Amino acid sequence: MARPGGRSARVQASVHAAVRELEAEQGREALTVPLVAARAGVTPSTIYRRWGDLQELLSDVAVERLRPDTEPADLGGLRADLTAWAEQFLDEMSSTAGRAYIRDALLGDPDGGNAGQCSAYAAAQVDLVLDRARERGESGFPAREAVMDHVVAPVMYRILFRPDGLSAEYVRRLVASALDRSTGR
Amino acid sequence: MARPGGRSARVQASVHAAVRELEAEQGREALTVPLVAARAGVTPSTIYRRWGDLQELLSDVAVERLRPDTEPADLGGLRADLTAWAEQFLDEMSSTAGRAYIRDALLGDPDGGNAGQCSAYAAAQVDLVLDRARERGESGFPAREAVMDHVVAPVMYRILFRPDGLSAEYVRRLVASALDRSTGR
DNA sequence: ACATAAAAGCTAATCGTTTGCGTTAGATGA
DNA sequence: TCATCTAACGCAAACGATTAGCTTTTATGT
Repeated sequence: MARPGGRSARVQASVHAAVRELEAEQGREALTVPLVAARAGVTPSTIYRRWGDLQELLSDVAVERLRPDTEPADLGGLRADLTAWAEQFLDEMSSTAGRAYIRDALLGDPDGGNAGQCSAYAAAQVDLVLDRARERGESGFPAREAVMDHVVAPVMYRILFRPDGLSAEYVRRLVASALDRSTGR
Repeated sequence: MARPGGRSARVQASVHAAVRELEAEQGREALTVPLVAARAGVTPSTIYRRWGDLQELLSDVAVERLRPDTEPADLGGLRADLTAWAEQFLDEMSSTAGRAYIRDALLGDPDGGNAGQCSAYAAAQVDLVLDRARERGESGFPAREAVMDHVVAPVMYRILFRPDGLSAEYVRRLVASALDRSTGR
């Protein structure tokens, strides 16, 4: 049975905070389980028992930081909304910090749960944009999955596998292409 | 100056072989640097010096195993060739072993060189298929980058971020969509 | 052949990781 | 409210991985 409240919750919050603080202060290279434990006021064995190893802990923290903190802007039309969201998505994900979080999230993730969460975040944002288009009465917009396949996936693939050749212009082409396709061109 | 020949090459081959053997015999969980070193007839410090840590070594080995070992089949036409290649690509990459290699390749890869190599392998295979179409005199085939964005990227994205919902049918749709788009629909 | 230096071997000290066991916080039900 | 039970934590010892310093081997260029 789970024990979400009380001490366990405090330990989790304290450890996560310690990771973020030390990451900001000394960089990820310097992170070790004993170091995090000391900052969090916890013994190393507690971390090993709860998270298994440093990578799984970093994965948890990374997913938190990849959660979108704002809704996509409403610029009055689907094309503008989707383009703006995709450009912001690229900015956040392709930054040095963003790449590090993506890697961490994928890394210490035996069952794929954390990676799935990242994908779900993006899908939810896309849904918001598409829902708005639907409410406006726009027609011919693409399915959520089409946007995931033809905008989100290429961006993430390039971030992970081809660190160069990413630009706002590239993302705009992807969005335009996804929209054109859905309108029957 | 580099010293590619002789002892260094023997050590590299021996260590790589040891990784593959132990991985097959005992599974990746059991792998440690001292264990690999012992099997390879090498001291641990040699491995630490050349590869840094176990992850970077595994990343090197994983890239080797992700190198395509056969050319894409020639079935007489672009659509058939590309579809067949993409289905095989999905099979190899989405298998348990394939996912493990992809993860390893991304994992111990500070500068992104190994990940870039993986992408280059896929791009080369796509080029072979497209070159053949060009030689046949087919027209209206997509650019290499279009195939990477709309076929390879979605497949890899789903493998990494959404472990379910992958099927040969899904890949066929991606290929068909990429081809339709390039012919002006 | 000889000189040079890159890469590997060796050893010891350090540090991270794992594990067993006792203790405590806090959830549960009378 | 109080008694009880247990998951989670602290502690400390044992273990294994990593690093540093030094020596030895051996490609490579002259």
